[in-house]
Amino acid sequence: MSNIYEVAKRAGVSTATVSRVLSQPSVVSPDTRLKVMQAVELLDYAPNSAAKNLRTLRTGKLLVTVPDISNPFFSLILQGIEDAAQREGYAVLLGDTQHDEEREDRYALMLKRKEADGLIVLGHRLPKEAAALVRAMAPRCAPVVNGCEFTPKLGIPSVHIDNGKAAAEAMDYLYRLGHRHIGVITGPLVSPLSRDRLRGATARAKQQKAERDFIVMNGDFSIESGAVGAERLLGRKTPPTAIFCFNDEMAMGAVETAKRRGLRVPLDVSIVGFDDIRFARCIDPPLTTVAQPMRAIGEGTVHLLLAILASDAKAPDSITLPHTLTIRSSTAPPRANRR
Amino acid sequence: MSNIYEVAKRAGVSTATVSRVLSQPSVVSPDTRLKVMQAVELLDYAPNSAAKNLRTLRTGKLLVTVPDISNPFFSLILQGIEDAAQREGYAVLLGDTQHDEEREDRYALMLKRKEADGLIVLGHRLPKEAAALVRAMAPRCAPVVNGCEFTPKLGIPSVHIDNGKAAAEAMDYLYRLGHRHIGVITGPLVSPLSRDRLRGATARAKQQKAERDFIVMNGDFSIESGAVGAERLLGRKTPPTAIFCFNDEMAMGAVETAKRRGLRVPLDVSIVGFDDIRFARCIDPPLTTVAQPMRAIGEGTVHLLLAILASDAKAPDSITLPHTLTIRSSTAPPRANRR
DNA sequence: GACGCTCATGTAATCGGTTGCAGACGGTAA
DNA sequence: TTACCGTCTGCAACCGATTACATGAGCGTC
Repeated sequence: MSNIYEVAKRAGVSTATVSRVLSQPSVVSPDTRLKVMQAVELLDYAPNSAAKNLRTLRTGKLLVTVPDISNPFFSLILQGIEDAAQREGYAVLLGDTQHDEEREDRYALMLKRKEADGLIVLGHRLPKEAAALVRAMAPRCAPVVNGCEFTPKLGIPSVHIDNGKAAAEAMDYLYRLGHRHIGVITGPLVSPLSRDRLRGATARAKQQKAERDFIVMNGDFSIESGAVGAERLLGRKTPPTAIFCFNDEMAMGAVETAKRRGLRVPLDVSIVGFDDIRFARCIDPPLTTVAQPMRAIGEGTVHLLLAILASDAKAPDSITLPHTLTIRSSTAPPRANRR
Repeated sequence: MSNIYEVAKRAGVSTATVSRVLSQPSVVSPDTRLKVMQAVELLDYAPNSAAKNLRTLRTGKLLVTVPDISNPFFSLILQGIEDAAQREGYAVLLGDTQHDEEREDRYALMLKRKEADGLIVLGHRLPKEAAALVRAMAPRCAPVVNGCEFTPKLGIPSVHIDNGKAAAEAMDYLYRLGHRHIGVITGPLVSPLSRDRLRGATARAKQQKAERDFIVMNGDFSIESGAVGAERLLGRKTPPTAIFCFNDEMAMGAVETAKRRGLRVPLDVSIVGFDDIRFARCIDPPLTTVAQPMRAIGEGTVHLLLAILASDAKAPDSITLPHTLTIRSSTAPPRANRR
């Protein structure tokens, strides 16, 4: 493939002119521009990006680390990121960390090697190198943002919903339906997102003076852990009449378990999910769930990051996006309350 | 951030030595190595990748274009790709094309600009620039491979299942159950993958002398198009007793429609999907489907691509991976055959 | 006709590594 | 002593663009 020298020679100009034609055409006279463009087409030239990156010290890439792309929740956020990034002229470097700290660290190293201009972290941990960068740049703002997980502790801005409030609303809804015995199946409690939801849910149970009828199981966001959690809950002496799962996949597992035990959903047990992934409405019964604006979260992280890259002044504020309790058919009043 | 000169100065050696310590430590004497490593740590040095890429004319990146990452089928393949790539020391540049030809072209340009060492295309089209590259390099092999879609026409190797055979097996299974009226809902027929499946299915219908009872609807792989297709099929004078959808999402839509029309699955109508995405077993009834080894397909494309990059000799052969008809509960003999 | 201004273009330094080649050095064999 | 060899290190060219600065042409004005 040809380089800028060959183009310059062919067009009878200097490399500087070729470069200008391609990046700021307006400063070049129309006929020179034409000559250069013809040479570019003839030689099928495209500027080498490594050279450009080296000279400009910018890459036009954003590094995104995702705990698990095969999870539809994350893949939608990623789609939002990709879309916003490419609209803004950036490309996405993808890192699937599989929840592995070592992989997270490895990807963060890429930032240090300047393989990307910024980092979007979708997990709850800030990799070592990224944390070091944040510290090193303080008080200026490092090009690192978070999606979904809001923790002031990390010291980086984030785009998220109000998880505590959302969980509280889901609980309110169940209490309004007349439920009193409610089980929740949480996500891993290392993640602030899960802790916030648990806090919100617990607060409502307390407010209802129903702490003793409020049972917490630990899940890991997988279908299986939802099934297992539901098994434990429904196997109790006085099983809950409603189960609130901290994501839709666990809710699917819970529905499966309920059915296997011969219970009807929602007649015998109500089930609420979280996220509103694409398949939430495809299961039977369609799942009542807390909808999150996944794509908007993704887009938001990109805009946040670009704001940092543009201003390099103080850190922009975190963004809280709205959630929606989406009521479908997996919830109903408990049997005792039904005539 | 420090560069190689500062490290060299600090360690009292030349930049060449620093470079060697980092990339081929064995040629450097142990004590020099130690001095350099100490300087590296002290200065928190990491080599700038743009400079390295420029000099070596390699990027260590693979560009992957996906029609739609939020689709669980593709996101699993992508996970396979990401995993294999990072094991081999490569990073993944992600392009979500949203089935848009213009976006595909835009991403292919990145290959020309040398932003990546190779391209993995998961869609059915070969973008203009990629096709040009393939032509330009002929008869040597261009670093471009395909996943899922096998077409000798593209002139690039691919990793895929035998779609014709897989569809034929699904049809065989339905015929064995006693079905005779069978409807299929295809994917977009611009894609060879859909055409292969349709060809395989049609061949079996002919073999059974049941062409006249074999009805083809066109879908686009979305839940909605599955619902619409099923609506049309089930609304016919003599509706099919089984529906074979060319992916699981359309099958979910079909199940939804069947239920809405008061039909029981599989008692009144059998439904078969394709892919075996994670949620296929979560719907009610759990879906009978043709399972594809998504992760292995992804990993396969990476190995194919790396083989091309390593040898730059002749093109490696395409790879056909095994599929499995996974029988769950959405299929049963037709009512007439049941006693 | 000299001066100053604008506009277009060229010159050359620069970004930060890698690597072929050569030289220094110490040891061994002739 | 000299020749030779192997090991380690340094020199400097090179990868391919961008861009600050210099240059010069063309034009208007006093």
